[in-house]
Amino acid sequence: MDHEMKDSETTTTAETPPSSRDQILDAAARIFGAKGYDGTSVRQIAAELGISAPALYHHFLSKEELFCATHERGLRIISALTATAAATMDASDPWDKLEAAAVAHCEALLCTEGYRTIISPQFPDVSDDVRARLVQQRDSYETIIKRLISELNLPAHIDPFIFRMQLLGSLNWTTAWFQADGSLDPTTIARRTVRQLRDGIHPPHASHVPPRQENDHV
Amino acid sequence: MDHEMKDSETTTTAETPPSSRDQILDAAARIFGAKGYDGTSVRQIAAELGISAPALYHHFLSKEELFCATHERGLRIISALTATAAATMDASDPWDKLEAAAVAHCEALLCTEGYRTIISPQFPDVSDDVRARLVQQRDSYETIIKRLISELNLPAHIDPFIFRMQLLGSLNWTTAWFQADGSLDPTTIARRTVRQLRDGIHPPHASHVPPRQENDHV
Amino acid sequence: MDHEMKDSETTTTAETPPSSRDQILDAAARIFGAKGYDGTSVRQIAAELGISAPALYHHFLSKEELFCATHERGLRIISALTATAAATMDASDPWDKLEAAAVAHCEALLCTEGYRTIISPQFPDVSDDVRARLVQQRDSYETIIKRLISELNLPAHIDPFIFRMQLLGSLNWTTAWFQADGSLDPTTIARRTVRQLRDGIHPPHASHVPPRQENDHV
Amino acid sequence: MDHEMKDSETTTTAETPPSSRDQILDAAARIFGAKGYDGTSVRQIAAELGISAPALYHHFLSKEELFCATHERGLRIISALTATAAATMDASDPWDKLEAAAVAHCEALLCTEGYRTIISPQFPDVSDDVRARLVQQRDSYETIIKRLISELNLPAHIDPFIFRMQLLGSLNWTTAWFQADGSLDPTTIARRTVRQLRDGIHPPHASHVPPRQENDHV
DNA sequence: AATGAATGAGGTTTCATTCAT
DNA sequence: CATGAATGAAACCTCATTCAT
Repeated sequence: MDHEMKDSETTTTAETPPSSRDQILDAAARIFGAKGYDGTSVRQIAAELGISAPALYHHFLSKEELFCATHERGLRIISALTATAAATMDASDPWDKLEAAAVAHCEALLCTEGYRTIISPQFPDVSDDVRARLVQQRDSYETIIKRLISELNLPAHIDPFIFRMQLLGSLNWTTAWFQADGSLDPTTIARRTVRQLRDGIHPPHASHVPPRQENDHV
Repeated sequence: MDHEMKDSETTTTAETPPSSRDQILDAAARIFGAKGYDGTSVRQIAAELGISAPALYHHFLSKEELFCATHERGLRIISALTATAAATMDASDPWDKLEAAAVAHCEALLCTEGYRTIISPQFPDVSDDVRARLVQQRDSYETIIKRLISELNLPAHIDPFIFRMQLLGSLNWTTAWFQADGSLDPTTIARRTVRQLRDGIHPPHASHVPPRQENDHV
Repeated sequence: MDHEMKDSETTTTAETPPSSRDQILDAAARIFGAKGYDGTSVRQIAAELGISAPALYHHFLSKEELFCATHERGLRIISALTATAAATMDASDPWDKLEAAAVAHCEALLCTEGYRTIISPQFPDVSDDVRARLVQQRDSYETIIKRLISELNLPAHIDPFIFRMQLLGSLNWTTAWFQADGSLDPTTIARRTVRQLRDGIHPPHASHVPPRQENDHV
Repeated sequence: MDHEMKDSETTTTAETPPSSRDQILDAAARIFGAKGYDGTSVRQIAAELGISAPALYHHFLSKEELFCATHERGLRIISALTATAAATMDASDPWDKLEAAAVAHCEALLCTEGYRTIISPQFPDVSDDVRARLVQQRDSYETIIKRLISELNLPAHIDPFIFRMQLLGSLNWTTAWFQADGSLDPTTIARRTVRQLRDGIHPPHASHVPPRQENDHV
């Protein structure tokens, strides 16, 4: 179909090869994200790129490998955005840093067209080898969140693992219901999610320090 | 050929024969749940049942219809468990009722072998007709949760819709990480999820009433 | 679907068995005629009758046999109509008799809803046994036409076999283009067909005797 | 992937390679012609070609499209032969031209092994889109015949439409009874068919002009 | 690096038919 | 007689993948 729009527009400087790896991954993310691993055919991805299916095999050994690379790129992007957002809040309140990270995570999920549903509660039915790499990629990303949470110095009665799962669960599930109709933007969603986990139904404070426990219910 | 059936008959009196249809749905739930819609073949489901693939078409018009029926049954089961659990807490604190419902929801998700990942953030790529029915089924279930939440009389600064999404997101995402190794049981997960949403990092109360705040416009 | 409209309305007197053989054949003719042998499933025929597919096997050994019986009934009906029409013109001009027969044939083809495309230039891919019977049925019918033609005392330069094939070809092919919109009725079609074969582009005569040959081109 | 091709290239210069596409269409015509659309499986066609069934889908999007292309090629061949034959009789008697065209039509039908029963009184049960294209193809061919007939200047009492249908019906129905046993060759059949339509049972003339009649409004 | 052609495996679905009830 | 359930065969078609060009 559109054989002619191959190169340009992705990289910056000059002598970029025509169909770059990142372009392929972006297209793959778009379709994998929209239809899932099993619902996506390599031909669809090739068609989206305007190349033939076998051409993909010059870049990736198999569909599994392509998915793995897409997944990796997706998480790498989110990681970068999240870490950067948290770092910008440097030296401030750790809750602010977590909130900034959550906003970045949520925006990456809901705004970038492609990399949203790569994040799925269920890995596709791939070989053990590839699955292990997917798990590792996800874990690698979660380390960032884990570190931010550890800096919160959560009170002892809060299990940081469950806390992290609740945060990620709430954020990741937004892909199930988010509508880009302006009624509710990713930033608001992410902020409220973090604050809900911090304050519950208590009203937020000016200072984010939770009320001291001894006078808690006076 | 009961391609269309209404409700009831799930837990009627007692020694109903396995009804064949329910057997099929249970097997379908098991495999759809494990591999997703696109990753599941009707042959696999038939094999699980020890029948031939065309035999399935005696009971369901198509794979889509089979999935739809499975989804419906899954949500019906969860609905029944959830509603029953909440009703058992009759006349008590509405937070207790919500907690009981969450526990039931989480147990249904993580313990019943089959119906867990029918619940997915993404509907499969089915016809518009079937998709509409899936949406309706999900909405019908969420109505139960919605009602329980409305009874909480949440303070005005909490958006009940986001609150519901956070609850369901946290609970549903458990399928992504839950390991049935005894370290963390569904009941604990569900309880902590509800309490986190209620108290944040504040310590729990004997009475569930949150401490009054000067700007809490009661 | 319409399980309840089974009996009545076909036969005249009284104690007719519920689903009669002729009713089945009429339904079969309708669908075979509309979709061809291969395009018709026994279930479609059963559905048209409001019975189950296996029920058909109580009346007919196989789909082939059902088709054969339908074909036979179709030809029998046309034979009867044709012979009767010709006999009504008893003792008159043999061309009138042929014309009457052609009209009957054409009406049977184009007006009876069912038995039209049973008449096809190609027999379906059935067993040799059944095919032989189909051929025999067709031949049996054509005998009637053959006899009517032999009574014409065609001039020697006309091959009666080709003449017959032209007549039947013209008439049978009407199913390919006939539109029941009133612009052209079966009677007219049949009459003109016969007259064309008799007169060519010469104008018809008051008496049907062709012009004598010696003054033919004076 | 030339799923769409226009015209020409059928008989261009000379040593064109068999073009693969035409080879497929010839095989398809052979089998479609012998068993009908519904009676033919793509596997049979592929087997005839010595390739696998999916390989066909490299050249044609579906069985319907394959049939449509076959039908088109068949009519294109017959059109070419017919038009050529009529043109060869250039400037002569229009009846001679029609006769030449009929002979070509009949030979194409009965001699070319494949493209005979593509011509059927009944279109197969295909999608509306494809059916429309089949109708258009047939109409396109009939235009040639229509033009030849209009040049006959038929007397007013002959309806040229019915005349055309009778001619085509007679010729096309030959596939139902023709036996290649030498007793009757396509040329003879076609010639007699045209002459019968012209002269009826009158003897043929040296000049083809019919005897003038008093009410023949010339 | 890229493609057109091809393929084996397997997808969903329909078919004619059988059989216990 | 009639049916619901079942089945083996086969239908059309898509898939990921390979390979000569």
